[in-house]
Amino acid sequence: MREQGAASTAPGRVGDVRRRNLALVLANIGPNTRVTRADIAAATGLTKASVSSLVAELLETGLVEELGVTRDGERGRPGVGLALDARRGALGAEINVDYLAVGVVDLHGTLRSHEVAEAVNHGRRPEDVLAELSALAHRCVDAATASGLTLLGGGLAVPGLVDPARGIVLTAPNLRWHDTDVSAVLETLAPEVPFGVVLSNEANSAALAELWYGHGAFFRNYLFISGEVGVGGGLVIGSELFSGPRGYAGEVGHVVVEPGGRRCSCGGRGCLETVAGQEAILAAAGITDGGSTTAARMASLQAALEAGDAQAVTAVERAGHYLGIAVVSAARLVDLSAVVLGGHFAVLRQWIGPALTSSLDGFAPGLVPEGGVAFSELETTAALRGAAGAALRRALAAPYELLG
Amino acid sequence: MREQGAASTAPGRVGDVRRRNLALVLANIGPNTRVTRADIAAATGLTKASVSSLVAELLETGLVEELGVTRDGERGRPGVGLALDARRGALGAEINVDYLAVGVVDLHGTLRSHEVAEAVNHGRRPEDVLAELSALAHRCVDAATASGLTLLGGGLAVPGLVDPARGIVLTAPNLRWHDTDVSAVLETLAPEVPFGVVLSNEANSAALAELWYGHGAFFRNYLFISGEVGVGGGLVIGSELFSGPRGYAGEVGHVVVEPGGRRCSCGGRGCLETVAGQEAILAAAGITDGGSTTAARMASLQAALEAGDAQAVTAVERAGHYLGIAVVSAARLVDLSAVVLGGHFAVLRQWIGPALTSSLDGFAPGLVPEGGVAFSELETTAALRGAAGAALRRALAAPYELLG
DNA sequence: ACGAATTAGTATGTGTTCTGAACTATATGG
DNA sequence: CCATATAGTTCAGAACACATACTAATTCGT
Repeated sequence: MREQGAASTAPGRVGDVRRRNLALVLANIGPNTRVTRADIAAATGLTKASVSSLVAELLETGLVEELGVTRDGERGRPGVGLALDARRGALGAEINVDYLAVGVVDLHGTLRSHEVAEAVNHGRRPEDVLAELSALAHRCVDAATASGLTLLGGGLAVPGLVDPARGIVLTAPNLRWHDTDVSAVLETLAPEVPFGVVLSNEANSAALAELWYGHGAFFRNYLFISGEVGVGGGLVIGSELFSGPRGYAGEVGHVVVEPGGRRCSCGGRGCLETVAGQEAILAAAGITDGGSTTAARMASLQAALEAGDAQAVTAVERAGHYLGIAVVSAARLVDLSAVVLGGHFAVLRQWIGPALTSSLDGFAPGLVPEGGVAFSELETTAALRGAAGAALRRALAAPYELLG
Repeated sequence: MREQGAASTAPGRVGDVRRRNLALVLANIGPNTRVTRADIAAATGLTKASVSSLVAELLETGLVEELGVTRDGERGRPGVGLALDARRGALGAEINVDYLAVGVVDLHGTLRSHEVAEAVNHGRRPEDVLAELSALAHRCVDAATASGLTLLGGGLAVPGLVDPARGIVLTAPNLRWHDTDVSAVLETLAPEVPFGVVLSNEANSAALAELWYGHGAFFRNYLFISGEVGVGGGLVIGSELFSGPRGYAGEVGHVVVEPGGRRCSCGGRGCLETVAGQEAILAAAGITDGGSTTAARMASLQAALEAGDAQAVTAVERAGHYLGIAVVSAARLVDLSAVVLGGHFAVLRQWIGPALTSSLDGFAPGLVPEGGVAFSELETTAALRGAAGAALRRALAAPYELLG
């Protein structure tokens, strides 16, 4: 039971100050903001001299570029604009039950290349899945590098519990993977990138994508709930992913919402997943065509909802009701006041939204204010963007790693 | 809606290194450990020269004292033992519904003086409560200073939501306090102490007391549940209190555990407090003597339990069952594997323990392992110790504040 | 009993990095 | 064209950890 959070025993050295200030200055340089050295000095409290020296080093890393003299029409010598260099990016990849997705995101947040392939990965041999993923990734990376992009790192998101340090998928029930070592593939996806390729949980990555490329502009603290075949989640607190002592935090799919309810695949009872997972909703809606894939049946569900099918509507509203219970519990425990719904919950937003809102009102009036419920618009790129974004953040947090 | 967690915009300065290392060295000095400078150098990675210089400054602060030459029988020059100086301490105080408690805790963790006064504070005028508390506190502080102790700071814990920055009790339903300004009293409790007197939530403080003076030696990550008239909670993650973006985290009393259940005073429905709070348990046990206080009726409950009264036993077991649901949800969301129960839950441990364990087994087998359920032994000193301990930790984390 | 070995702690010079003040560079406005 | 304002650089000085060399105090072996 590896647990993080030990007292930092690392001594502070004089050089740490520079590392911290490099990251601090970099955090003040945005994609298109054209900030000047003087702006940064004013914003950070560092002297102009220090900022100049720090910026010089950041330019060396390639993460930052000078945009030439700004002409803002004011008096005095104009400054030189600085911005993150869009020629640096990271690879993001996702293995999910229904599809594979790969993309390259640059430091401006632009998705530079992107591929999604439908697939039926439930029970498929990991090596076959990983081989297909590799092929997709190489096409994406080649397209991006051809346009002048250099990769800094990457990330792979999977729908399950992972050990990022060892590159192992501990368990992904909906893929039927257990203790699957993917560390070799991680290296081949983006070879020899300075910040490596890191394994992550799909819902956690999607939560981060929402932070950086979605509703994060408005929400700095929220619970992200990812509706896929299973129900995953990610907690964002203070604009950072809260992953818990062992990295398993946010598992909202197995919060108890119906104490008298059904057994769950996790061995427990009354879990959210047993009433709001795709299979549960489909069963309640009476869409039980065993022959077709879950994805195809979800399409049937949507058709039924649009046709006004009462059983389908009730099934989805029931899911919304139970989502509300889980959200209330999470909000109480972790002090949150916003939720972002992704995956099939985002697809079903017009039916599930009102049910969720009324559930929240019933179980904890005022806890989640007006506007505190949002739906993701990132669709199948969410996890991939989050995984790539995490790699970019690793670079932005430790630019000194790129210096001699 | 004040939220913490903004990007730290403070620049790193050369002096920060020293501040960090002072705290680091201090963190390696325990109450009775008799560590030497050489031990600290080995543990921290700092050089002996740096440790010597840092220790010299720590001695100046008065937080640390030299114990004279250690004689450990090994070869070589013996080192000089260092320990936290027990002549420094902090005041802790608690206002609860049934009682007032005050104490002084020194840097060795010893409760140097201590007073508990039964009181019926529900609906009592805040100024009367605070006046009685002040009198108790002055007696305690006088006793402690008479024995040569110097106060570094203090803390006051109340059963409700607080704004520590402004010294205001936002809402304490079981006291009937709302927006009560106690900042003036905070200053008079322990005047002119270097680290101030800070307001906190009772359950959060008790959770910290458990960490520092209770089960914290075994658990670094747990949910503390405080059973008082209401049900409060505190999350400890990585040996630190997790207080959430606005400071309201850990409110396990209002997690939804019985979706079809009763209305709660918070306006919601099915909250844990409606089935495991003292009034709820007493009602279910049929102990409804309206004339006597809650505390007196809790004593009757205990007598009934010891007599084997079936209704009483069932009532408590029912509370344990619902506690299990809340614990499972918390453990899933925040990735915890231990719980510590305090307040009336600790008093009722022999009846509530088995029910809780079996509830956990039913709703999430394996989530909370054998030994992951513990009961507090700090009784009415828990919150007071936590509040005092927090003040001591503030001093230990920022020893440079005591230097010129 | 006495020197060798071992460990604790101190003194001193060096390198890193921030700060502050002086300086250069480049614009606007009358 | 010069006063003024703002951007950015240069350089001396201070703080601090480090490496190395030193002194101090003890045990072990003979």
